[in-house]
Amino acid sequence: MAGKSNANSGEPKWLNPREMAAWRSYIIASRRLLEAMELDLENHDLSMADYEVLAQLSDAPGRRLRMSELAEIAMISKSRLSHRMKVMEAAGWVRREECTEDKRGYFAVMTDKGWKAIVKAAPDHVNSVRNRLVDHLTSKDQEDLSKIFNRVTDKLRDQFIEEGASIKK
Amino acid sequence: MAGKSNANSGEPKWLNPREMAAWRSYIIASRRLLEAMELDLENHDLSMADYEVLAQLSDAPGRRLRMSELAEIAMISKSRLSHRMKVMEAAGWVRREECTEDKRGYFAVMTDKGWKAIVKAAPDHVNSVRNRLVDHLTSKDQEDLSKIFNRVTDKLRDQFIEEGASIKK
DNA sequence: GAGAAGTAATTCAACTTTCAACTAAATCGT
DNA sequence: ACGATTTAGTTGAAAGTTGAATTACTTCTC
Repeated sequence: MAGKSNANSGEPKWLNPREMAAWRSYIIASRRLLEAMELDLENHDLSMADYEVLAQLSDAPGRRLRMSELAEIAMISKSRLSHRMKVMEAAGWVRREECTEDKRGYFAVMTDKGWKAIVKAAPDHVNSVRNRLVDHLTSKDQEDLSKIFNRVTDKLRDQFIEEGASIKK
Repeated sequence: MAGKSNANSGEPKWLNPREMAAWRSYIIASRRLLEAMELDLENHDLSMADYEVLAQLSDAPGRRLRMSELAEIAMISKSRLSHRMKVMEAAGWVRREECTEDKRGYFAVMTDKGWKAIVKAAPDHVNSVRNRLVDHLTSKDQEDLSKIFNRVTDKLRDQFIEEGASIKK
């Protein structure tokens, strides 16, 4: 971990053909997949990010969540959530409620109209997940995929902690 | 394929736990992975998309490609490429050259400076691919991944052709 | 070879996302 | 209990992206 931050130490270790194939097929498929799924959701005037926000809200107790928590579990920035909430509020899908315990805070609350919107979109979205990905995988593939990508997420979390720590130090 | 375009026919077939786990672990990891890798590239003032554009250019004969072809293989829209080219041109990494055989067309040409920039960024990027993904996979995992995602891309292409055809009809 | 249709690339306008700055409230340390 | 710091959330400006419209050229068809 010496030297310039993130610099390559020594000669780089290039990818062998197997590694390269894995990386390329992953990166190409993931782009195309996302593209196709965004397109599928457009029929419901939703992006994947907005869908995720509404889905998380609809799962939450009382269909309400603090802004920060919602941003975190929907994996978008607080700023971005603020902006999207404004749009979704205008669409009548959500509203904001003050938090009495912490007067800095707000709850994002899903409206009936928002609930109807997500209930309408969900079957098509599940279909999209199937048609574009899941139905092309055997049970074994599905298990492999879970295992691999859970590991990736775990490692990223570890790295995030390490890097965060080294910045603090 | 009857009824409203893309509408759910009958009751939706929800994901079982195995399918849901595969989907969730994939979508979460892919978001985080992309995020981490974009961050890694920021040290070189590059986004993944810009890196891909430069990488494709650097691989091309004469380090030059027609705009349309570059957009296609870098998997971005022509419009987006035009905008990015303006930025990268200002940075001195690329320049545009008129195409004499087809006067509507232009070549994107990588400059020496651009070449130096990508040569400098490449080792770190490979490192990023390794640290964030490839090195956490066994050879078997890598092969599984290739197989699965090549299949996904193939199916997406088939679907794209079908859907394209049905719009034309 | 003239007009219709198609293609290459850019541009414009609308929209989205990011980043930094900001407000206001809570918490911490002494 | 007071100032300092942290946290919740929003905002505004800048940058990025998209899709439709536009321009300039090419190709096709008769």
